[in-house]
Amino acid sequence: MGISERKEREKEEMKKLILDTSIKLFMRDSYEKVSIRQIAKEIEYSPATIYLYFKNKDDIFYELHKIGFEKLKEKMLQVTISIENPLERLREIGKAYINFGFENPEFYNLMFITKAPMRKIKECKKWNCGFDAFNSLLQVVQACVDAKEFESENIEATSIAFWSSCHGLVSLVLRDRFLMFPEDKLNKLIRDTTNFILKMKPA
Amino acid sequence: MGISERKEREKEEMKKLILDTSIKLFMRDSYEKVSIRQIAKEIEYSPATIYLYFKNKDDIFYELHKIGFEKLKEKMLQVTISIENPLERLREIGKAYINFGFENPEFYNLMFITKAPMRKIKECKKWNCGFDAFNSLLQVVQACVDAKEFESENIEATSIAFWSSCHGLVSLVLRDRFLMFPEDKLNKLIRDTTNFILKMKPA
DNA sequence: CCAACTGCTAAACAGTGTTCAGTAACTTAA
DNA sequence: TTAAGTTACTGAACACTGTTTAGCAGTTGG
Repeated sequence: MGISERKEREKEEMKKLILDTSIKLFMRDSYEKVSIRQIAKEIEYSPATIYLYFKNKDDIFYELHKIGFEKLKEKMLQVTISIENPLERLREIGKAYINFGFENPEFYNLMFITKAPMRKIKECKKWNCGFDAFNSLLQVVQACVDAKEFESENIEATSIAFWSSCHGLVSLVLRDRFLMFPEDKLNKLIRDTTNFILKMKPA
Repeated sequence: MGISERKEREKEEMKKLILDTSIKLFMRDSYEKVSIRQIAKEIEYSPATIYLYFKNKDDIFYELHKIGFEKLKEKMLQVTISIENPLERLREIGKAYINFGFENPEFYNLMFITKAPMRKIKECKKWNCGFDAFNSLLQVVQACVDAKEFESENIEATSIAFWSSCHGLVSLVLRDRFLMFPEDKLNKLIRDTTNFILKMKPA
């Protein structure tokens, strides 16, 4: 049965080609601006061919969003394994998360801002990527509480609060909501805010 | 010169009609889904007519975003004037902001998430709506520091951190990033997180 | 050798934002 | 009152978008 195996392999390669090309276009223009026709042109196939490998546009960007989570996870691991103190670890995770957002704005967009991949996810009713990432955060927050770094009545709420603070900053920056500050002072302001957020504690 | 005055008035009325109709459609569907053609059909004019009153779609949603800020400002005022203690006032402002987001998701979307109105604003280089709103926050944070409720080396950074925390929570909810939590527990979780965020303090 | 299946595409459908030539009605001045 | 000028509006077009479908070559299996 070598033929059907080869065909299976070719199908996977085509899927990968479409995905890789999508990423390439996607690094320049945002999700909304990358069209199926553009992707098709880039890989020199007709637009209809793409629909033989992916159900629709959201499906493509759901796969891309998964790749983004792998990138983030990798970055997180690098940071997490080296630090013993749980509070220090939590802060480094926050820093890594924020930096990931600034360094990969379009991936971040897909993972945490855009509606697109969630439409696909809503069908399955569960957001596994988000669940895994949130779980590692939960563990670190739990470790902080165990080490009496701070108190928490509801660890999930505490974790979401930490996540929200980091996400809030990143998404406000990515969506140009700091246009009221002079450009030359903005970078320092973002750095100061990042440090401030990472040092906040429950009252 | 009664005629030119009447024409001026009619022009303003037409603008208002387009804007009101846009809001109406916009309360049901989000920015992306409301089309110029839909608005035109609703007011029983041709799509081209709308371009005699607004430069483009972004221009309409820039105006809508301003209306959103008026709504928010009103809500803020109701809360702010009645509270003496600055820390209490800050927390009530946060609560009002978060509730505004949950109660007016599409306005919130336009004001703080979507790119659309910022394209228009980037031309003018300054985001006045955001500037005004942020300034009132700045004042309250300053009042907190003056009353020694907490310390701050950089009041702007502290204010942005507070804003980020609130915005982070609202935008994660509005963009369906809590799909990993069971629906029946989500509301309590959001309430707990809100309370947690509003009680956070600088370390 | 022929039937079946596969991979692919041209073309179409229904929609989008936006522009522009042209029309019809209203206003102004002689 | 009439002719000229101005204004308000629109039909149709342009260049896009995501998605579907009928059909066409080429490969595969009996």
